[in-house]
Amino acid sequence: MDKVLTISEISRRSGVAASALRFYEERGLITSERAGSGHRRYPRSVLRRIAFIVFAQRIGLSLTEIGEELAKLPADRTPKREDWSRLSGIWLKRVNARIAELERLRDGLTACIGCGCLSIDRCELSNPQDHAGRNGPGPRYWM
Amino acid sequence: MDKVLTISEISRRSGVAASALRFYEERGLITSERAGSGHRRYPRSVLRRIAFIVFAQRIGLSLTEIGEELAKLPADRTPKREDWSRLSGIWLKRVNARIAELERLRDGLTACIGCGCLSIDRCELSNPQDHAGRNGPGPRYWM
DNA sequence: CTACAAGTTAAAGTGAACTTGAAGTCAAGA
DNA sequence: TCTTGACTTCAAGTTCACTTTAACTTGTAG
Repeated sequence: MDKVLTISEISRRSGVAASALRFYEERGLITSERAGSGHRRYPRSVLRRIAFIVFAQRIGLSLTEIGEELAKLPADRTPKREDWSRLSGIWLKRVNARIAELERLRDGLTACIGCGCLSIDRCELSNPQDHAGRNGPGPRYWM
Repeated sequence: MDKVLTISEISRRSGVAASALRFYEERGLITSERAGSGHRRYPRSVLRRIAFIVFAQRIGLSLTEIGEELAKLPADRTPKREDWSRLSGIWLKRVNARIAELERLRDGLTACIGCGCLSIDRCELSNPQDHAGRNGPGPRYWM
């Protein structure tokens, strides 16, 4: 039984909205077969791919970056340990960097309360240098 | 000498673009006096307020939230230790929560490599439940 | 055959946090 | 006087990750 799934089934099982799934397909992050009716039909393997996307998003990657990461995985076969560990190395660095930054900010936060200086500006916690320098329009999120 | 500063001076010292400073003023996050010419003039205290904003942003607060936090601070006097520690308590919780999540994700990441299962979907690292359930349009960032 | 749910596409809308552009004002220096 | 540079406002543009809407087609139940 090589059961294929409809978009609403995939949506329910993955927790990702159907509209988002169509959007991901448009962006080339996932693919689908079509039934005679033109309706999307997904193999169960797409759930793994979606999990990958959601996971990477939570880690802080943009959809563009996720697309690049997915492109490194073999499209034909199930990813092997080395494919996976190659990717996760980059991810690990990113997560660690972000954790380190948050810890730095947190420590500064408690230090400022502890010492009573109340001067985040002088404490240089906000550290303009490493956040400034992004140009162009659009929202700028940290990470 | 009660020197006031121009917008470009504030911009240079804070690392925040002049356009962003005007935007913050429009949003009510900072205020300015005006010179006879109509040009903005800032007291040096605004630098502290901007540092506060930048810091809070890096911690993950939206401008709306930052506005609410700033509203809790006394506008007339320099914030005292208790004002400051009241705020930072909430922040601390948030930062800790985010750090905890990132650590959970990271541990799952290394575990998946270590055990070789390569199945983030079955490992439930992506955990649909705590990320789904945000409705409405617009981008949905974690945190 | 008729409803009705579930799917399709393409285009437009959304929220956040700004930036950019156009058109104008003002003071100081050559 | 002319030019330059720094400032002003207001409206519109930008990016991201989607959602919503409109108009339409398909599959299934009664």
